Amino acid sequence: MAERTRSGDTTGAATAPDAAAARVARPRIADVARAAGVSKTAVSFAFNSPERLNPETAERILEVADDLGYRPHPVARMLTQRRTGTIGVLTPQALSVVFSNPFFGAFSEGVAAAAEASGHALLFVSPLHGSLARAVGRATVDGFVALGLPADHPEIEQIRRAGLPTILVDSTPFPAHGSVVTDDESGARLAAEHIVALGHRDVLVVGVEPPAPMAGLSPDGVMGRRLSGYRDALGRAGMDVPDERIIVGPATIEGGIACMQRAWDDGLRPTAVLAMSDAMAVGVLHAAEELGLQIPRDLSVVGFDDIDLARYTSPPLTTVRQPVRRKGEEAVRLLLAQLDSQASAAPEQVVLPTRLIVRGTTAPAPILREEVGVAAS
Amino acid sequence: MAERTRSGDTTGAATAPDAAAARVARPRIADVARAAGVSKTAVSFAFNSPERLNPETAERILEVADDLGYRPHPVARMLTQRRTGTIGVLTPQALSVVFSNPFFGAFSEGVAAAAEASGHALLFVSPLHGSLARAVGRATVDGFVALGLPADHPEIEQIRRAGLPTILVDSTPFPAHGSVVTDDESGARLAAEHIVALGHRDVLVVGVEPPAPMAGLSPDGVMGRRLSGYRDALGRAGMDVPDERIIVGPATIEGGIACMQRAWDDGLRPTAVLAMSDAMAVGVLHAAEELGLQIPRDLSVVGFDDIDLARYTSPPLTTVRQPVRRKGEEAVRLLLAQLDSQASAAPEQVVLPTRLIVRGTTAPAPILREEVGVAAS
DNA sequence: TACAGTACCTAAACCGGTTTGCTAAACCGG
DNA sequence: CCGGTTTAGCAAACCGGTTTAGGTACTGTA
Repeated sequence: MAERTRSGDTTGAATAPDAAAARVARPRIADVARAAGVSKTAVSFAFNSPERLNPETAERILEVADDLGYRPHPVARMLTQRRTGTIGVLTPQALSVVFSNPFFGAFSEGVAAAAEASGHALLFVSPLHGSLARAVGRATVDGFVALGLPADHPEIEQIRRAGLPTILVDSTPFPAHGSVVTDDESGARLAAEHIVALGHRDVLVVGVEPPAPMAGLSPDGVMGRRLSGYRDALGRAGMDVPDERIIVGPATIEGGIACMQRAWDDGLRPTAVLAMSDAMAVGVLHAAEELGLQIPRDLSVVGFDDIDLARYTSPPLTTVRQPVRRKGEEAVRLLLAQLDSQASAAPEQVVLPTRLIVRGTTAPAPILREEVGVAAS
Repeated sequence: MAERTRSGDTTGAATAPDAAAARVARPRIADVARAAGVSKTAVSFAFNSPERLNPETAERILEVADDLGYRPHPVARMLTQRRTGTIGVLTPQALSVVFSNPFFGAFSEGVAAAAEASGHALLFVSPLHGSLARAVGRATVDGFVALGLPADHPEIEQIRRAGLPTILVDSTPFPAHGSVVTDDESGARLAAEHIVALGHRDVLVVGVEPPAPMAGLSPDGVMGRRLSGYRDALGRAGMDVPDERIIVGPATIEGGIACMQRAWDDGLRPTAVLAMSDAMAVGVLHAAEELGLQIPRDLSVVGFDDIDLARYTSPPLTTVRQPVRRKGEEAVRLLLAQLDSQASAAPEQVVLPTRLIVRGTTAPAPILREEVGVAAS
């Protein structure tokens, strides 16, 4: 066997400057085999199926390996085993913006919990030099959980061709893939009905602006579905939602502040705000306070998501709860199911429920209050 | 050359049920070579160094490749190129708990921004079946950014032996590795001095509890350094901090609430709280309100970190700012530097400054106020 | 004594690419 | 028409493991 050898001069005589230097060549399986006087196969067995070796031999090999500081090269292992042991999380926006969204943190918690339980690592993949497809091509994963990837994303076809199992979260369900979505329309309807029931007639919608390349609220996306829910409930109460009463911004506290200020500057004086994200709702709360409005007396606010923070604003935020953490868990569950039953067992489509959580940021509309004679604090 | 062939029966006649099924074997470089009538080398060149080929040939090869839906296998590529194009983020705790800490979100933002700028993907690595070393062994990365890894972590030696460049963040600087830390002691001192200057004599310290396996506040860690800072400043004002005035819990809002309640139940009635994390400080704020305390009249609270949320609590949180986002960026910067100057260019040690941000949660101590005759709201 | 079984270990093929060293043909000035 | 350069492309080695298909030697049995 023509095993190639290394530069033989690892013979002491520290040529190295001093500290950390002299990065010693990583020992390969062949080095261990030679040192232990066995074949590469035996070394491999010692690590992966020791029962195939004489216990003493296995023991000895492992000792030699440890002495040499040998660790099987993970990439080589991936190559032969045809699995990477990692799950990819795909985001259409830069990670640096995604991580600033508390919703994503909660979602990641769920993904991480499920991934850790099954021994998978997590690779976060975002557009590389602007191209998601390119990044996907480089990703060494067994499958993807794609968050908020619009079905009409220009690169989705290329991604599909990568041939990796993919679970779509928060996008238009596509029959060939498993998917997890929230029943956004119903949730939004709940929020709007609540506002209607409180007598509000003048409502502002604060939405999440989609990733840069696209303009407007895609009617298919999450935000589109929420908007339909709002419109449906408001419409039945005789209100429509013209475009100028819809303001969008980034899904952050700052984004919410900006939206509220913009609306005010535009001369809008709503008595209620329907926000499509809790982070933005929190921003609206603050902007409103700055404007001298008292909440909920002068302005009612309903969020969406029910992130941790929602319980701790003052007053605590009325919002639509969706099980964000569970969403992440379900997505990974579907993916894993698809992975080990490699057959195409009709990908599952999961729809998660929503619930209205009434806390302290909603109250009867001002005029109504006067009519009914509710005392101002 | 004896190129092996595949099961030849890809000859139409859809044996496959119907949809997604019939997972077609992923085309390999040899398939493209055969279809284009060239060698594997030529195909590789077409993708990686087209200038070595006749432009027309390169073009033709790429077309054939596209027809076949060929994409170079990322793992195989990693193996030969000896680089993975991904950076590992090491956390000593489960990701599902780490992601619930807002501090981590901000840190990740920084890491992600720097990683994306250099075209690297991000692999999050947490203990696998309880063992960080095992997880590290499986990780296919070019280097690690290790967050809060205690220098006396039982597995750190094994991790070191993995031989991958590692930047230590928020742990005891270790000469062989680059590191990024905050000047925690000074920061804590600022917080405590502020409290002392306001006349408080009765102070409670709320700390972050370390990962499960360890008990008590390791004196080396971040929390140990902050504690020294507090003690130093308080000590000079004649106060010591006995252990029963230090309460620890998880670095979350809930953790802060629990700590404050526990302290209260223990009969403690501090006039000021020094919290080692903003999330916990927010929790303290809420627990205090529940207890009927008015902030800052009855209780002053100082946080640490200055997360986004700190500006938006009511009242806004007085806290010690550390540049968390930048911390992530610096860590990646150091790592990249170490990666491409593979020589051991004396690993850099970065210390980031802190700053006291006085907002609305601190005020003169109650007694002092009465003396000076400040009106109660 | 011969034959099947078993326990232990190995050589060689393989995973799917990249890179090195080389050849053959085309080009080039003299 | 010649030696010297380019240009275009190929075969084989290589990255570092795992896995398949045996091969010995020893044991037990007819």
